[in-house]
Amino acid sequence: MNVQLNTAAEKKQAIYQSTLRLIREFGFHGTPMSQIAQEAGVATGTIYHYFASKEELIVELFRYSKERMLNAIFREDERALSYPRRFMTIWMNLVEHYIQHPEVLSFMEQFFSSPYVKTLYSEECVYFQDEMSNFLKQGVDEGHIKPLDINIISAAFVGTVSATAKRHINGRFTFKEEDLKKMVGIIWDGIKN
Amino acid sequence: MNVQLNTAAEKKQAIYQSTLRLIREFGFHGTPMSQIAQEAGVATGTIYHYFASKEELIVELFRYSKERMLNAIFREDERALSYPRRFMTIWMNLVEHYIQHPEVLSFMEQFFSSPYVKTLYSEECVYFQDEMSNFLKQGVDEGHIKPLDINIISAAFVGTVSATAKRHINGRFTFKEEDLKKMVGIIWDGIKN
Amino acid sequence: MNVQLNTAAEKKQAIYQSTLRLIREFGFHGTPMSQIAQEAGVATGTIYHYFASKEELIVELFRYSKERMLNAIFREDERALSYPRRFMTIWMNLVEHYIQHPEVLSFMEQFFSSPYVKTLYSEECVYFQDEMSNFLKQGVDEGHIKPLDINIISAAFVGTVSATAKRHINGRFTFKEEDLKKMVGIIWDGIKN
Amino acid sequence: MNVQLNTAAEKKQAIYQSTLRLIREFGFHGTPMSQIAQEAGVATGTIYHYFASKEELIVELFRYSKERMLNAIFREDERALSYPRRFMTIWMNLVEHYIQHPEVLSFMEQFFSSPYVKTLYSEECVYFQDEMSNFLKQGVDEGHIKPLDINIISAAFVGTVSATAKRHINGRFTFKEEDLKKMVGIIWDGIKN
DNA sequence: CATGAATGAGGATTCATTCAT
DNA sequence: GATGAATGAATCCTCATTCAT
Repeated sequence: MNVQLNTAAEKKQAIYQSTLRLIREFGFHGTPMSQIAQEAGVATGTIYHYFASKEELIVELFRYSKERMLNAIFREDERALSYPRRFMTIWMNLVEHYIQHPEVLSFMEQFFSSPYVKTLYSEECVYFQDEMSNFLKQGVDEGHIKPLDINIISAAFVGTVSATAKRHINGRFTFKEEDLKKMVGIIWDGIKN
Repeated sequence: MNVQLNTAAEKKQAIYQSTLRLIREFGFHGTPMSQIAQEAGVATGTIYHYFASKEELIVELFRYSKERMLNAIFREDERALSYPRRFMTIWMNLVEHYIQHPEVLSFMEQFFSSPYVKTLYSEECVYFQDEMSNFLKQGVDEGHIKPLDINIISAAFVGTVSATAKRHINGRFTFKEEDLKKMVGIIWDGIKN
Repeated sequence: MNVQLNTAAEKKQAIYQSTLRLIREFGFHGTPMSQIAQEAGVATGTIYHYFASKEELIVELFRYSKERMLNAIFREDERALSYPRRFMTIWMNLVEHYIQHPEVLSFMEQFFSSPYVKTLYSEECVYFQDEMSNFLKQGVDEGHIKPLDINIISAAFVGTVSATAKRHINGRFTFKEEDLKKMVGIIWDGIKN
Repeated sequence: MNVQLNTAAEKKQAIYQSTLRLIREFGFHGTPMSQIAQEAGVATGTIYHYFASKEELIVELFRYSKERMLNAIFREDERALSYPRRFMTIWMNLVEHYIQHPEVLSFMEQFFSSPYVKTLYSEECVYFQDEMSNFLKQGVDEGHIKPLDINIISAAFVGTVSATAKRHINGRFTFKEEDLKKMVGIIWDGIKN
């Protein structure tokens, strides 16, 4: 299953991927450390060189996933666009990131509705507060968006992203490019000035 | 904490409430049957008179919670209103239901991101498909709403509800009546004809 | 191996005996809960109905053993004797108790040289302080014993008891009735007025 | 904490000290090889260059500690004294050795009440049999001591030493020079001719 | 019906030991 | 020689479930 895993970073990667995949399929409770290890191609004890406990593994995996997500949505090429286009692009980037990595969405959702969240410092908890909030604030400040509280805009943004991605992933409805555009359109129309 | 629980129905109720409360606090994994029993004021074995297994208890609890939710959002008094007002009322009813019963929202979220969902027949999974879909379809048919796919509208509706309620419950932002109205306003503006 | 064990008290007894026997043979570390359970004729989990953890089992076992020991050495028939005879009788009772129950001596010794001791309240730690100290104090007060600090007398008493019993149990030397008498004689001669 | 450790002998020393300290604090079971290594300032694997296994380390440490103890109690300056004075001096040397090196007493006690003892050849087990027995035998032969079996005298000697040192180390009673003298006095009075 | 003691499989974690560098 | 990452068997403990009372 695995080629040689040499560096520590590569091993952590393998453990993360294995955990993500299994948690999507069996849930937090349903995935024993032994299975994570096996799927990652390492011994059970090895995981404990990298993570002090299952809890730490999960919290670290959350940080890792959040980082990946931020890299996926805020990108070089998107900075050049006009605000409305950036808004739509970022929304779509996020949906697409989740659709391409369903195990990440599943993990995030489970994480947020689990008691593990409490172990994060409250600031971290607002998981992409910084970049996202700044981006939305900018929209308000520059007059692209109505003068609503950031939390309202943010909830609309995030809520529609995850509802859309989940529905797509479940197979309840296959969102095509144009459907996604319609979806962002709804919120954008609702918040634009 | 416990008055005499006589009827079977009362006992089931007590078990449901206890489960809901504990799952919110400790998660599925963190709440043993013994604790559910204790908090409900019954013996462990008693739960097994009412539910064949922990899984069945959870799935039944889901059905029960869904029922309660539907009763909370579709109500006599709301039928008389104009479509736009009904739309807003229902959205607000749902948010308020979750805000008043945070353990229900927490349970639902955990349920949907857990492997238990798989045990539901797929139709059931679309948890308030019938009433909700019909209501939205009616909006499209009667020309109140743009001719979008029901899934798009539905995702927008549901996604914003849960993002809003979660943010309020976490304490990240306290949505006041007027904030909620602004929030529905955004979607309504986005989908209305 | 076991007849029906009905009462809770009987089960605790069985667990205690099993633990005592195994700890003597394999040490604290060398005796897993599973083996204790097996030897006691119960399931592993059952032990946890009676004791919250291995540590608690061991601490309780210490209390139980101490109780048994006190009952063995302070007895009805000994109260009637003259002080010197009581002194000798009690010393001999204790040695004989340990010789007849080597697993108790072994357990006690291991317990006192383990970190478990720290979990006892310091008063308890002085394990037969009360009865024993009172008895020795009485000897001093009534002028049978030289006016030495109780701790000195007590150390002499206890130290010789355990050195004697251990040596007998190891098989390094078989103390006969008369040898034991000589042994107490040494201390008695050393402390008597 | 660690200066350069160059010679093999110095490394062994460091390992012994580290083991002694940790075992006193956490017990045999509570001190992993990795911690011993860390505290000694070497790598885990390094210990295995010097000792084939944890068991061997412990047995060797016992031999080392016994050697140190013998050097501490039988000394040039004490040979010149009269028998009674030698007896008392040796007894006091031993108590003082333990009081100054509580980790050694703790280790010895744990060692003797553990299954490790079994791995020693039985003669060795009688840990200072030779020098000590000879010394006591001499006392009997020369008529300083009553004609008792060596085992009786020896048990009295050893038992009081360890009971005294333990009580002092625990802090239950602080034996001053004069208290120690009283203590040896008791045994000496009990066995002298 | 209700009880809760008993069960034992299953899971997180530890740690002595090995071995490639 | 020295290192310390990797191993995986072994241990403590939990908890869903059963069943005799």
